[in-house]
Amino acid sequence: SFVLRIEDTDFKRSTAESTDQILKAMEWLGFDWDEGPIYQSERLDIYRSYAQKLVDEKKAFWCECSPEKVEASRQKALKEKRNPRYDGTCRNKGLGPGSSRVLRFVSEDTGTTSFDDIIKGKITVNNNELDDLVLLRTDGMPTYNFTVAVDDATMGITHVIRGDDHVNNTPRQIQIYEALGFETPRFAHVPMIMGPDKTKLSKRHGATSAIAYKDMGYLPEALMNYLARLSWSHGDQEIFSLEELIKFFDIKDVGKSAAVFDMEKLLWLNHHYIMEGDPSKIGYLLGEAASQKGYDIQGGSYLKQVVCDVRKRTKTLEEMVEYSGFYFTYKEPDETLKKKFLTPDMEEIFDALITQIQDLDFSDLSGIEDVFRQVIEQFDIPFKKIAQPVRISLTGKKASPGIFEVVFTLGKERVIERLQKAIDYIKENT
RNA sequence: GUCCCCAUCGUCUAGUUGGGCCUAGGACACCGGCCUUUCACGCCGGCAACAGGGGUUCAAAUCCCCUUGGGGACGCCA
Repeated sequence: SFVLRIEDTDFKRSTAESTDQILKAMEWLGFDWDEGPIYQSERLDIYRSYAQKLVDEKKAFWCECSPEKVEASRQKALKEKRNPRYDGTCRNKGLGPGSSRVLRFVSEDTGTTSFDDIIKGKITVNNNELDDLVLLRTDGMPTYNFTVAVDDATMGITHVIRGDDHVNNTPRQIQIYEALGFETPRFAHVPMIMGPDKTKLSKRHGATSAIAYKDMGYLPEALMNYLARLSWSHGDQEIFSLEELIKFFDIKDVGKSAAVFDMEKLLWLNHHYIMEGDPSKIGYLLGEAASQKGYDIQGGSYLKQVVCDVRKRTKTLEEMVEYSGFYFTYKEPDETLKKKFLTPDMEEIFDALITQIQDLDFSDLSGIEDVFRQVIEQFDIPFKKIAQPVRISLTGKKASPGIFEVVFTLGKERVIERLQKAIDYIKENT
């Protein structure tokens, strides 16, 4: 059972937009949850009652130390090369609740806390490393380490799988589980994903939310496949469908070390899925992306044909939009290209092409190939001689899909129109 | 600084549990060639790693220790 829980106990960070982004990303990646979303901000009474229980059992205490004071002692400890932790000033003051007071957990002073991580193996820390963490803030809102322990226990969570950066939270949470009399779940800490500079992936490495990849023209199956293969593998297999991922994935096969995010490999996978995907479906996505860029998009079957023409050459939908623009809007070639390829001798050749194309039935590629063959025979020139001038005239670029495909997809009307424009240019410049 | 964790090609990784089959395999990227109407795709080939040092053993990428390097955490963030 898949329960989606939104951990939004920090008013400063949790906004409608931030949770919306999570929901959108889940949807895009194809995740579908059975329960929820459950918002922690709507369960405050539950956390407060458990907090009260801890107070009653003397496992938590109210603290009046100001944030400034706590921060100062932290800095001092750091300077003296000690582990910075709360000094326990208010632990035995027997304070009650108050407006600028926080509730702190009485952590163990001696002994060790350890757990058997499914990925990392046994992890042990000395309890004197752990300080009396804040359970309730001055505004009464509970903190993460507290809420997850309460929720995981009361919601019947058996396995906690999360990022490596949480390993040091785990002993604290275990102490909370124990203080509350809960059974502790199993933990699995998956390695981090790092940026090219080998530090934790963050905003400065570029895109961080899944939606950002959508916007850059990646397919969800590509992102999913890529991410799954970080710190995990199934022999030498690189390509996994969602079904295979579900079938083959085992948390026990996850490696222990962090992985560096490699955009090149993601790109390769994305290209793979663009090639494998149903052209109509990719065409639909291309249409969406192209409209966003201001192109006037016509029907689906045209988009499908465009996709078939260009997909070998583009690795993202964004690139595809950029590359296939000429299919939608005529783009004039650069002056230098026109000078080089639209030479006076092309005029009669283009004329001949137009004449032949006019009578051609655009049912398949071979008819178009025949037209070009006839024209090069008629003028006794190599195909090479006309390929580039035609390409320039039709696409405005020196690189494009094969000439025959371009002519076929563009259709009779556009081809003649564009060739005519080329002829006009030649006439004007002769 | 303190604590925790990690360590195979530039990158993702196989191999490590139960040492020999590893003159270390695959993939991305890169380089070269072929194909070719451009650009690609495709195909063929190449470069490239067990961090270092000690042990244990007939035998170590695989087990143990140390060193070094890297990461993470140290919040009234999650």
